[in-house]
Amino acid sequence: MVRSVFEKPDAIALVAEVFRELGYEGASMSEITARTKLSKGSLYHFFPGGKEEMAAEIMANIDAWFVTEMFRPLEEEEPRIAIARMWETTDSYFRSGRRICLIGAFALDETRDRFSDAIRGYFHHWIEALAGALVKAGVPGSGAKTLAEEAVVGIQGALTLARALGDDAIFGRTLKRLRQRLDSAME
Amino acid sequence: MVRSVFEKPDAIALVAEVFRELGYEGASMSEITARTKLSKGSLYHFFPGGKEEMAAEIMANIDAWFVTEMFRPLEEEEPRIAIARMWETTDSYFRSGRRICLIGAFALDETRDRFSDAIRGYFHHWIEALAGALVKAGVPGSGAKTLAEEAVVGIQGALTLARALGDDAIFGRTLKRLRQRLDSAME
DNA sequence: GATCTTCTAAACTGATCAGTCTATTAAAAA
DNA sequence: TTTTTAATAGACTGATCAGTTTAGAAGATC
Repeated sequence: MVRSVFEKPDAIALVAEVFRELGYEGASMSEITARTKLSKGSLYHFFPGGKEEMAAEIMANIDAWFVTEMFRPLEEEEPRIAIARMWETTDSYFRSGRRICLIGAFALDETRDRFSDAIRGYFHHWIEALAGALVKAGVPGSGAKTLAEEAVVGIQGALTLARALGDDAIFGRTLKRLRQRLDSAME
Repeated sequence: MVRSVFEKPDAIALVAEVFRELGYEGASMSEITARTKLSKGSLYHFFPGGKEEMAAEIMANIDAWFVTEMFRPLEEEEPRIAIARMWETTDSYFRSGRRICLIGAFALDETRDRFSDAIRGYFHHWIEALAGALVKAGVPGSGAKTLAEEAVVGIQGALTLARALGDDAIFGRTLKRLRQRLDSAME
């Protein structure tokens, strides 16, 4: 039969979107095959461990992306520039509130128990990287941690409410408000 | 056989906890019967419509509780007192961050599509009731809406991060910070 | 105490689940 | 060109799913 053009990284991205839409338990193999157009043969070829391996690889993939695009810049580059870019990266990654945070969603039900280290690591890394950048930008240590925590909390809450209210605008408003608060703390 | 002491309100509360732990899709009937100790006979007697009816009744139940304990006081009672009580109610309802918001969790996956009106109504009501109380407490209308939105966003985000980090403390810190921000806006 | 309603238990059903397997194909390597 | 490898399609399996049904017990009503 005709071999598809997809390779593993494509498969990861396709399956990730299904998990994002349906959640871990809601994403049955038949739904995954239907939505990705990948057959069971292909899926189990790429992910012999089934759904659990898919989810683990997806989370590792998301984490690696954030490390490269957001956390490492916050840790290594000019803090004010990296923080400014963080807001843009956040807005574009979450499609201005139309796309949920899969790792945040996994945290809410018992899926969390299977991937607790990855989930904890992702959010911990985000908060620590942002707090570190704030310190380098002149914010006192205690306030930096609080501000970083507030930012990540706000982003997650805004994603929840954007979906709940069916209104993306709340995500943009929240990002703008958080950005102003961090900016004024860096003055 | 021995009739259990439970009646429908008890059944709703028991099943709600299972949905909270496993999510809508993750809560299979066999898990629900195992965790609630209610047989299928009992569950389908109380909820002839199955899981969907359970979830709908649970959400209506949660909504009614919030209306009585939080939204109506915010709308009708002395605003500063009602807002102060809101923080306490929020902390105790969510067990200081150890209990998730079921309606927020339902908002994140496709479960949302089945219950979108109830989900939207719950959060909209919360934000509007809080904004109204802030206005009555002397906060200008535009700022009141923003502050109310910020409070509900923060609560939801803190619930997500408390679970993700396995650390309840972030919920208490977030509640305290939000409370201070609203209090100082009311001065 | 007889009857009726409400509730419970669990066996049962057909559908769907995750995962396996075989056959087949295209592309890469030899 | 031949062989090997990576990928694909989909039938198949046993387990579990949501939901039905039947039988019967507890409590209420008379």
